[in-house]
Amino acid sequence: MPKDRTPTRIQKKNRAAIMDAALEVFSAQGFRGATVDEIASLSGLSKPNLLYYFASKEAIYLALLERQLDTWLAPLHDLDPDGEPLEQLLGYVRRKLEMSRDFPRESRLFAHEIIQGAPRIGPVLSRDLKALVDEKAAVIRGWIAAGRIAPVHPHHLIFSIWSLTQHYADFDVQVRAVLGQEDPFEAAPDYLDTLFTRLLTP
Amino acid sequence: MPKDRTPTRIQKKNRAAIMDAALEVFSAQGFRGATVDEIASLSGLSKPNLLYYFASKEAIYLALLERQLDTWLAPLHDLDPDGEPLEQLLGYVRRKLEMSRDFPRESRLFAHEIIQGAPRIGPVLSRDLKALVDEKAAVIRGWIAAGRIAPVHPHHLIFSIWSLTQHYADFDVQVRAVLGQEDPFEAAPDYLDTLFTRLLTP
DNA sequence: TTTTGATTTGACCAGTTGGTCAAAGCGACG
DNA sequence: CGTCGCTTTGACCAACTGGTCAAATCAAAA
Repeated sequence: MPKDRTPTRIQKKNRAAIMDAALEVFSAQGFRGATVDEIASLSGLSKPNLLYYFASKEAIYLALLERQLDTWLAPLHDLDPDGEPLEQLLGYVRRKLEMSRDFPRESRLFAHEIIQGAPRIGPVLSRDLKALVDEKAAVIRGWIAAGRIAPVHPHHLIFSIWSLTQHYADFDVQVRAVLGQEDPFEAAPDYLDTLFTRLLTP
Repeated sequence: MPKDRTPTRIQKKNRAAIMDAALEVFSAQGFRGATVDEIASLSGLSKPNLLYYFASKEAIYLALLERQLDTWLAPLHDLDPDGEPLEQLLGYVRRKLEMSRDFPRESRLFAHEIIQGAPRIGPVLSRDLKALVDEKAAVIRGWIAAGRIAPVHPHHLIFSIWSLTQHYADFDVQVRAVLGQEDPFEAAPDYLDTLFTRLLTP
């Protein structure tokens, strides 16, 4: 196991390669479906060499989840209480949809974890995620009270943004199967824009 | 292996027990995460006995998917071209949401399959599901042309119904973690009703 | 060049997995 | 009761899994 101080150039490179390969495999197969061998070969390392950088399969998985979590929640974090309400919310939707298009693996990684009952990040959800959502829900409630957007249940509004946008990443295969030739991300932005505009315009 | 003709009372009972146990396990763990041992013990049979009724783990999984598929698509099938458009669509939403509440395991079973790239029901999606959706999309397009609902992209409308309703089954843990005490299915029906009413009212 | 620590590997291990098989048990019908 | 086909099981297996370890190799500072 490499020491904790000042990672080598090689350490950085190999850790990055492992994380990327792990994202590929875990997001496609879930935790139990993924194998260390597959991650190792995809990252160009032997299995013992991979386990020289990460203590265990679970350690890789946890490192991945942790690394992606902040990135994943950033758009919600950026929701500005002092901004124009509809503009803020539509911007949030747009950014989440872009993330589904540009980072579908990250989306599916979380999807797997949560569908299985969030056995490894459950506590984080009930603590950090809940706190963040509650905070933003309060902002939305304020906007509603001020008559700046139409009245809706704030929490469910956020759920609907998550589900509508992440659907295009998590269920990509289904969406494309049903659409045939058409690119999902051609019409989706306008559709969601329209949906939330009609929902939220007072 | 039991013969194909006229299943015994015992065959019926055991097959049913296996299917139910398999639904429990597959929906929680996905295909690769599930083990035959777990399904066997949950259904009260020994592993060799289970494999006397189903040729393989995959055979159980496929039988499950096939059995649930019709049930799963029934609500969309029932969308009546001759009904009142908004009423039909809101009814579809309501029924899908009830299914998420009453049959979350079935929802998660499909979710697992599709997130992993639908390796086993991909063809069914591109053929049967696509055909059904295209048919109903045409109905919706007709309603829009007649000015009976507001203009929206029909396919994406259907995607949004799927994602919004199934989210409450597939991501149940997250939803409950964020909501805390509150029951998701208390406010969800009204929320979705409002959302689609505002979206679709001309 | 030598040394020292970082890096890599082949061989190996114990536990789990899906699946097999011959033999034993059971139930209904004559 | 006896028989015959359905049902159940214990013992077993080969492949795979996550993980270990001692030894070999490599890189860079001295």
